[in-house]
Amino acid sequence: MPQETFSSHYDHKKIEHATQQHWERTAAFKAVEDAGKKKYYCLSMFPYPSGKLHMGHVRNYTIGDVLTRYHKMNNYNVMQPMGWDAFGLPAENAAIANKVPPAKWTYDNIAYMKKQLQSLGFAIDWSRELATCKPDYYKWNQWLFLRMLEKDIAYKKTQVVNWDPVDQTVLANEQVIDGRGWRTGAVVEKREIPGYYLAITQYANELLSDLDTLDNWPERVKLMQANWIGKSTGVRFAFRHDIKGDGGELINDGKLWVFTTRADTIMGVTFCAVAAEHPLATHAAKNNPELAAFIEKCKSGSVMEADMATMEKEGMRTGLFVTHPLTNEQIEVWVGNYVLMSYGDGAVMAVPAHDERDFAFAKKYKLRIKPVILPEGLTSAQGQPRTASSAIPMESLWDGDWHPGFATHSELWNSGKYNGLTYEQAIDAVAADLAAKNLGEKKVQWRLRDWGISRQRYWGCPIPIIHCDSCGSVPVPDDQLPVVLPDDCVPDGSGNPLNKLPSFLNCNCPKCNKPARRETDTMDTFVDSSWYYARFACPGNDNAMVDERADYWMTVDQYIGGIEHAILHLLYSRFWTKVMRDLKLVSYREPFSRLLTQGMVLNHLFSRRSDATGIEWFAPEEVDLQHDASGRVTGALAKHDGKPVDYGGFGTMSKSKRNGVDPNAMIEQYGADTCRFFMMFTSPPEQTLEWSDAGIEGSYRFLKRIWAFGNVFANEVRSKLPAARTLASAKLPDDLAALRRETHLLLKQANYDLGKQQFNTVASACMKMLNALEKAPKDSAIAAEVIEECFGILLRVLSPITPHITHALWVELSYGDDILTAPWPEPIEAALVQDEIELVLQVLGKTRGSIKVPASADNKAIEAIAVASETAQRYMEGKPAKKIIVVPGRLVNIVV
RNA sequence: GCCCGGGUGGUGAAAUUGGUAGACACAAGGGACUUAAAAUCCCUCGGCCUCACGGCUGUACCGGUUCGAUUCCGGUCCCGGGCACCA
Repeated sequence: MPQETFSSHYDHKKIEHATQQHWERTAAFKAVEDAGKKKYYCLSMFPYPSGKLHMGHVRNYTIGDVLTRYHKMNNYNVMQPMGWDAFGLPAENAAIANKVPPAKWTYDNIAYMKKQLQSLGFAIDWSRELATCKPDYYKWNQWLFLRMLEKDIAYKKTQVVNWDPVDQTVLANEQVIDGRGWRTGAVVEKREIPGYYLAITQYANELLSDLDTLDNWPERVKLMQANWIGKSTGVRFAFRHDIKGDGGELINDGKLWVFTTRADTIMGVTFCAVAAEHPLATHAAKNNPELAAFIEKCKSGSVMEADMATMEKEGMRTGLFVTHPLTNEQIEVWVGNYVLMSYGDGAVMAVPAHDERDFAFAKKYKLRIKPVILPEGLTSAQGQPRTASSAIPMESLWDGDWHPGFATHSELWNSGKYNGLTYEQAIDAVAADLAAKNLGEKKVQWRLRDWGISRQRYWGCPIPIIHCDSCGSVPVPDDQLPVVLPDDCVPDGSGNPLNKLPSFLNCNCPKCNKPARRETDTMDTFVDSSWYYARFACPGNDNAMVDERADYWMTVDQYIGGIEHAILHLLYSRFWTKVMRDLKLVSYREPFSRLLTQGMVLNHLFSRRSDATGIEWFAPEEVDLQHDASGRVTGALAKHDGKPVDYGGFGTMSKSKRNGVDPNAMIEQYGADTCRFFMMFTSPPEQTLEWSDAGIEGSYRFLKRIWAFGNVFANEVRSKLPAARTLASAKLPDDLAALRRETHLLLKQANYDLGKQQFNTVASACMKMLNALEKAPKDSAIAAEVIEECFGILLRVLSPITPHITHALWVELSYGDDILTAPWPEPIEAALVQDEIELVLQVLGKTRGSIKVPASADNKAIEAIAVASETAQRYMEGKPAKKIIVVPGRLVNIVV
């Protein structure tokens, strides 16, 4: 291209438009299976089409794009697809607010967000696009669900849900605010309804042990998953009783079963607590109106674990007693609001001396406390344990003076035949004695619970079941799949509109052909996202869920998404993969070989609460901030009415909380390359980011300087380049050798950082390269050659982050036709060598200066140079060196 | 409450995770160029003491290990994420 047409102005719109057209023309990102090439499947978590992109999306997809382009330039056959996690609650909320069908709202959002993604220049193969709300996708959710039913992995049981008594509808946890319904303000009740579950617990062992094979997953994610699965070995045992029900039969065969991980403290049991729904509680409440009222109260409130764990622990006596299996003591039974019927057997033993929660409960209700574990530091040989002031009583009501602690590392005391045993020994002995009486045994308990997938919601994948009065719940036959969701309903907030839609509801029983009723519950949207990565690998197949193309692309080589998905989505996907493997649909055990968990992009949260309207969120641009003296945000006033709003600190950018930042304005003003560069430069990918656009100017300036240097190259450097390059054998003058050395050093560092997936320092390295280039002499042929090499390195290292400007310059400056197909640069060792190195000089660990030593000097020589140096002599004050520490290439420390 | 992260200048951060704390930027202040402005370029920029040379101190807080600690250990505080029906 002639020099005069190379604009001196950095016109990002023109450059980005032209470059994106070039990619489209060359189908640059179309991924084709090629067995002869190493493949790289790079996947970012697909977005929920909430309306518009926010900065978290820009961050996520830029990271994925940088990795995709970096691997493409490293000669991998790359595939980066994109799709839409299109079912979900926000579409129904929008329908309630605007009376638009969720389908229309969703598809409009997809169209808009797709444009936004395209304007950012991501290397996406759009021919693989999918949306989970389309029947050709969710058909396979239904198909696999039916296979799971056949294998007893899917089954039906009751589930506890949040029930809004005014709207007569099930609420999502998000719709429960301070124990009340979000729209009605009514106190939420717990309600038991039937639902379908997937038996993820059947895979608990494998989900736990296979974590060890995920070498390229962040440790913290594996740790969180392991804790979530929560394998613990304990003892399940029974208290005996002779409490009879109305028909004269023994309730639960005369046994009250409990599970404990602390069977070593079984001799310290002073009461039991059962859930409000437990048969013993129900029985006791029959003639006890006060207890019946308490049980009713327990049934109100949220079902969330966090609420359960933080709420005030309350209980009430049942008046019933059970018999301790080892001591035959009579143990009183309480109803506790903190005991969940859905966990274990819905009952717990209580040892107030050694369990924090039981201790608080015993204090509150003045119950007996019996310590059975010695305080730390004591042994049974020392007899009666004491606190500082008095002997610890064998058994007492709490008097506010002593506390035996909750540790497991001391030996038993006050426990009869078990005295002196350790934690492990005691559990073995207790389990053996219980087993001998046929009243208990060791049991592995998992914290993990089966996955309830039924949602009483419209905008989701229909569960393919038909209810028949004669045949019960009948699976929809495969040839009638998919069960298509009508896409023109408008939910109004009072339950699932499918229940009012005869054309959907009414059908015939597949077994007996009598009129029957279609299931109206839909699937949890986590089902949709549990296998989409496999479908990207084989789009368009209407005859199979996955095919042989997936064998080529799977597993996902790099998965990128928010840390907030560390447990649920990633665990469900791993589970789904294992089920598909057992059905012989796929051959791999794990879906994602390498995982990068991006830190969240946070923004200020502002809200206002009222009983009438529930909670109302304000966007940051709708309020004026108030600060305290030190500049911290303390509150805000709404711009439209000047009244205060509550400041909620920082939180994840989300549609529902209205604190997302739309990248459009920024792309419009500065261009995609600047936005991408700024996002990568501003913080490392895994770190939480409190959003601020301060600094975007600097990124823009940098790209302008890159463009300006391109002009310098075209106008001042190119003409000096010799026809035959001599750089490989040339002896360079010092300033050019230094430039070349610095560039290759920075390249080495950038390659190292890319391996670590730390992109902010890669961006820094590019800035440093440009700083060095701008200072370089440009007055000779050899200078032109060094600049040509160094700028070529800079353009390629920068290109995954800012692909448009680097492509344009690469072509303009005749480096090649397409930077995407250029080889990734590697540092040249010869450019890195130096004769002399500088070491830091410390005396007694304090930095006092530096010394220069020949690069070839050994430790002895370095020590001699260090001690002889003027600086060392000054700070050693004539004392002899006691010890000299040499850290090669870094420092010398003289200890006197 | 439980599990997992994080806390370094006015700001975003760096330090190949036991070896020069603050690279690279943003903001601010000063200067050059300009009729002026913008743009661009140069300089200063943790705190305290010092005319300066330089010294002391400093990586949330308290304590420890070490010749040497942002990095390791013990404790505390604060912030973020997850807690199974937001996605």
